[in-house]
Amino acid sequence: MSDKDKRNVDIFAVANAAKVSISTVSRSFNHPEKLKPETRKRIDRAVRKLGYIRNRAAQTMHGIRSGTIGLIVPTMDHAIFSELMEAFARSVEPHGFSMLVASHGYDLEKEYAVARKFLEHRVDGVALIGQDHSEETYQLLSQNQTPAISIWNYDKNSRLPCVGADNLSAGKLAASHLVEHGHRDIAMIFAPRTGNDRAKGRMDGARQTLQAAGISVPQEWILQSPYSLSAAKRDVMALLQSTRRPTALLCGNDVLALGAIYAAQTTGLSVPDDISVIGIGDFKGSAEMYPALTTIRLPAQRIGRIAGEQLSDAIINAPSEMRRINCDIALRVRDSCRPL
Amino acid sequence: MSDKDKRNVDIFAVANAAKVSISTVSRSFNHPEKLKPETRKRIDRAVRKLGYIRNRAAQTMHGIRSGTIGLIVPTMDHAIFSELMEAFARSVEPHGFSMLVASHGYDLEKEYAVARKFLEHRVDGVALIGQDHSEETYQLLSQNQTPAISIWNYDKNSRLPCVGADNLSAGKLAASHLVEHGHRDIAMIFAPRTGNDRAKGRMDGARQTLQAAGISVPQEWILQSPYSLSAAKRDVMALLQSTRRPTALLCGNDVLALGAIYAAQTTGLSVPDDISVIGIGDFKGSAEMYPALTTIRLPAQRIGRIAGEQLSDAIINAPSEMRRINCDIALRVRDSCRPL
DNA sequence: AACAGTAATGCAAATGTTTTCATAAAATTG
DNA sequence: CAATTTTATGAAAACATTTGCATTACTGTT
Repeated sequence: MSDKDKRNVDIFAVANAAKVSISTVSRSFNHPEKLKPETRKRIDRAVRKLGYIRNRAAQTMHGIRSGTIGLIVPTMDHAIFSELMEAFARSVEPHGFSMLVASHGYDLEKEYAVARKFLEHRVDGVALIGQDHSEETYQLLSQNQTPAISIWNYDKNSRLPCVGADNLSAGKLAASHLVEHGHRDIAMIFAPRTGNDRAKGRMDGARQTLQAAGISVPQEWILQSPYSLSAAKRDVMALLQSTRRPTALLCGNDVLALGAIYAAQTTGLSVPDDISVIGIGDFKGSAEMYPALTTIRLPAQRIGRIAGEQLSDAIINAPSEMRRINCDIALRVRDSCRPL
Repeated sequence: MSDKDKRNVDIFAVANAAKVSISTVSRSFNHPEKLKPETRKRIDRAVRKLGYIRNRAAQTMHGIRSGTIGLIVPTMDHAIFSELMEAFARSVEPHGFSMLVASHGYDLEKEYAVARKFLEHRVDGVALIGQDHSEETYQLLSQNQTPAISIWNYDKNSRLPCVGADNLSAGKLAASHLVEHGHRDIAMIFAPRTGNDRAKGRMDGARQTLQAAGISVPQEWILQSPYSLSAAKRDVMALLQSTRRPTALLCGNDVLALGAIYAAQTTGLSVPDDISVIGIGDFKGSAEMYPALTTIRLPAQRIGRIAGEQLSDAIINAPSEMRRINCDIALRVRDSCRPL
């Protein structure tokens, strides 16, 4: 016990205590089968007695992997990326990776800075959200030959391997559900689209479908709200109080949809009787809320898991060919939309 | 450009390119004022030309800090810790720390394993949630003299410095609000309390207050639901469909409260007319929902920020005396509870 | 009993930095 | 302008590991 308190318990201390050389101690961790069982036991005891913990930094210096993967998200604040993060972490962890996380608040300069810092830590791989990144960031990753992956969006022309869903289709799917239900007075609310190709793709998809159906959305029915329940609620309430009211509201994501529903309820309107609301995402809780939210399911957990596996694989087994994985999305018809 | 592609751009490569020694290159990063401006410029150019990125692992080997802080949470899946994580990250980042994150799923053995792994990475500090940790974990941290902090709970007897709120008081506050409103038929729903002193403290507090008011809660009105909206909704629906129905429901956290409200609405009951619901936490969105949730505010952002600052400080300036910071909680009266 | 073959261990170099100390160059002083 | 101080740079040691190669200690064979 008293031994354990010492600072700087290094491989030498262990070697001394076990009366072997440091090489042998090192081997006991990395190639235990090469040791005489008795020696191994002796080292084990010393390790435990001294409370020795290997120094990954020293290992990293030998070109050995650092055992870290960097995940850079726009924000951790909201429900959006939580599921993804958890699934991603769970999926890289069995391969021995710890996860460095940082958020950039939708600021691509900041994203670059974070990526750089992660590279200083010699992360074995980097995962980014979406395809909107600064040229600098892309170059940084390719020059350093750091395995990287883009999560959340599928894009057949992505510069990085990607695992995600097709946001354009998601937008289309949402829009066509409303159109099929006979809605023609449709308002839309989306997150800001700068540096956010998810929002952009969804909006484009929705617009294309509406246009194809001969529906035009007046400018004042296209809301852009920051990613927050309160902002969404505020903005939708303003919309609902204006003279002409849409029969349906297409929301760029479930958080915005939630805000919209709360806005409607607060205004005394019934969803879906007075207004239909459709979301995109199918976040945790969307199915349970009242009314249960009709939305487009993006399989966050699946995306996170597969992304983690792909990146781990790219790190461990040399960089194979570049893969782009499109995860299926699906309309989840629930109770927040009704036919006209 | 072609130079940049080379692997292994190290300090030697830069030194060569700039025609100086590696010491000078090193100094240009760590003590730039000691260089002749002209030399510094030359090195700068070389760094840029080669795309050199410093190797933090090598620095760490000099006893220089690794520049990482480990944050270990029970889960990242839910809204609970998202705000905390983001605030914590934002707060340690300006001090130059990157954040390693892992979740343990309320399994304290796993927590220990994660802490160990973080120590292999030579994190400069560790942040844990709450005070329930295995003896092993506590010993590990103290033996390694790793600055550590416990977040989320305030406990005047905590083994680690802590920044958080007093869950016992939170439970009491919630209970007395109901009592003051004349409720006597009160049901409670809490998350599992093993390895989760937050839930335990809140429940104890609530019970004490109810007992003091001469209210006894029948066993079948004490629900224990896993931390999920869907489970909470399911369990509360079962409760509401039983013969005798409580007039109020005290929920261990806002997610459970959300589930409870959805359950009530789905069952056709009105909140608060038919049943009052109070939460604990005041998560993002609780104020905006319909009906706006009456709850006990725990200042997650504030806690995260202060915790980050405290830990950074403990790392940078030698370990000062141990501080325990109690962040104020407050009843937020909104629309989900009504007087009887 | 000598020999080869293998198993177990140790020695020392290498990894990419920082830093102390030494030295060279430049600036200041009388 | 020589002596002294200051400034700028370099050489080498240190940090905690891993690993290739060398060495020693066993096993079994004839």
